[in-house]
Amino acid sequence: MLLHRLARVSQEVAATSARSRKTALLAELFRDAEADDVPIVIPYLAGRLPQGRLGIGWKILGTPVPPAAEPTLTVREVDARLTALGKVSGTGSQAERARLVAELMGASTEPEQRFLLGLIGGEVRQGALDAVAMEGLAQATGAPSADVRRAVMLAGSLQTVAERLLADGPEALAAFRLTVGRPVQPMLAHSASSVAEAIDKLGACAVEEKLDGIRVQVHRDGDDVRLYTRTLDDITDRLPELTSAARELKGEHFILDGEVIAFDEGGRPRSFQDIAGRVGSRVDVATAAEAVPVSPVFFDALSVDGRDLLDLPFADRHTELARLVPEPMRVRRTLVADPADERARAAAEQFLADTLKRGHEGVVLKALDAPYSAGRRGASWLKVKPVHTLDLVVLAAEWGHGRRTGKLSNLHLGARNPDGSFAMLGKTFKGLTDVMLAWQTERLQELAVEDNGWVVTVRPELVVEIAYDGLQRSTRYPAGVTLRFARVVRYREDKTPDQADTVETLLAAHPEVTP
DNA sequence: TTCCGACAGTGGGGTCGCAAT
DNA sequence: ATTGCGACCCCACTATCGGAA
Repeated sequence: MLLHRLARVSQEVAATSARSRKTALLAELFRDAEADDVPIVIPYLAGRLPQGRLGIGWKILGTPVPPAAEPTLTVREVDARLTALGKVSGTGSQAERARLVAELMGASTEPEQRFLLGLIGGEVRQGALDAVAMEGLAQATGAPSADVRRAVMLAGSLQTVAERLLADGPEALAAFRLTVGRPVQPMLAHSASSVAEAIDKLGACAVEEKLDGIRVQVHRDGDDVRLYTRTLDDITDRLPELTSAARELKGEHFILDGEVIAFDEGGRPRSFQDIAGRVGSRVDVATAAEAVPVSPVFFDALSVDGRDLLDLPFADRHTELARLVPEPMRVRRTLVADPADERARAAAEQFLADTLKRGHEGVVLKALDAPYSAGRRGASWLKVKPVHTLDLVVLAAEWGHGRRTGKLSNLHLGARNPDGSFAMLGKTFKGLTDVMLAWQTERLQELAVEDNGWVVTVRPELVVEIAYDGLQRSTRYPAGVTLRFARVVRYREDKTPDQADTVETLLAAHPEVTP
C-alpha cells in the first residue's frame, strides 16, 4: 500500500468531526491492507509508530525539505527506513539521523510529509487514536468491538491483535487471555471533589490511600518476576528490591497491581521527584538503590494461581490480595459498607485527614462490586486530593498550537516578591474554556510589551486564580520551587497585582518543600 | 430530549541518559 | 565538564460525539 493513501485518509479523518465517519474511513482502509501491511498501517492510523520512539524530535523535524512531486513510497518502505533510523547510534548519530530524515522527507509528497511529521513527532491531530482505530478494526473484521477492546487490553498491544484478527478472523480473539508475564493495561481513576461526593456516586466502597509514586504491575511465575509501568514498559532490572519482595510472597503465580514508593528515615513518604529519579535510573542501579530504596505497596490482584480475577468484584479480588500479601505491603484502607451510614462516612473523612497527615497524596475510593476495567478510566475508582489555590499575576503568554492556533494559551505565572517585582513560578494552559481563551487573547494583547512570535510578554497587571496540587523543587524558576499541576480557575479582575500572593506565603504554606 | 461516559487534544515539570559542545 | 534534547514518569481540564436514560 502506498503511504499516499494513508496520508489522504488521515486528512479525511481529521476533516470530519463525526466519530462514526472517522471509524468508517479507518475500517475501509484496514480492509484493503495486505497482510504484510497490517502491522504498519494499523499503528500508523492510530497515530503511533510500531518501532516506538525513534529519538527524533522537533530539532530534526523542524528543518524543511522540498517535497517530491509524485507519490512513490510504500508503507513497507517507510517502515524499513524508520526501523533503520531507530538503530542509528553513537558519535555523529544526530547528523546521520537528520540526513536519513531529510532523505525520507525528500521522497515524500507534501501531504505525505505532513502525515510523517505528525507521526514521528507524536502529534497526528486527526481526532482518532487507539480507541477509534480499535472501533474501525472491529468494523473491518465484523468482530464485536467489546471483544476487540478486551483483547487489546489483555495483549497490551493493538498491533498484535490486529494482525491475528485480520489474518484469522474474529475467532482469533479468544486466544488473548490474561497471562502471567504479559502486561495488561492498568485501570485508571477519575477525580471527585470530595469524599462525600465519591461515596454518593459509588455506593458501598473501599477508601484507600493514594500514594504518590510510580504505578507498577508485578508478575510472578515461579522464580521469574517481571515488573511493568503504567505504559507497560519493563522495569524489572531497575528495581531488584521489588523482585525480592515478590518472591517472598506466598503465591507462586500471580499478577498484582500497586505503587512503588520510598520512605525517609522517619518513615515519611519521600517526594515523587525522589522516587521518579530512582525508577528512572537504569545505568548504575546499585548506587541508586542505596540512595533511594523503594518498596511496593499493592492494592489489587488480577490473577492468582492461574485464575483470572479481572471480572470478579473488587471485594473478592481484595480477599485474594490479602491472602497473598501481608499487611504492610498493602495500602491502608477503610470500608464504607453502607453509603447511608453516617458513622462510616465520617470515618472515611477522618481516613482522608489521617492519610494526608502521614504525608500521602489523598485517597482513592473504589466500588466494592466493580470488576477490574483494564485500560479504562473506570467510573468505579474515584480519587480525592486536596486542592490549593493562589492568586497570581500573568507575566506572559505563549501562542497556542492545533485547535488553539491564533489564541494566547500557555500562561506564565508570577508571585509577588517583597520588592514589588514578580517571581515566575511556572506555566499553565489548563482549565481554560474557549470563552476564557478568546477573552485572554484579546486582553493580554492590550497589555503586551513584546511579541517574539512565540511568547507575548505583558505588563504584570492581570490577576488569575490558580489551583494546584502542591509545590516541588525546581532548578528552573527563581524561587527554587514550582507549582505541581497548576490550572486556571478564573480571572480575578476585582484584584490588583499588589494583592497577589507572595512567594513568602506560598513557601510558608508548604513547609515540607525547601527550595 | 437530555444526560453522561469515553476520547482526543493541549500541553505542564522533573529526571535520567546520551550526544554534542 | 556542561548543555541540549528526547523519552517517560507524574498529571488536569475542556470540547465533542454518540449511546443510554
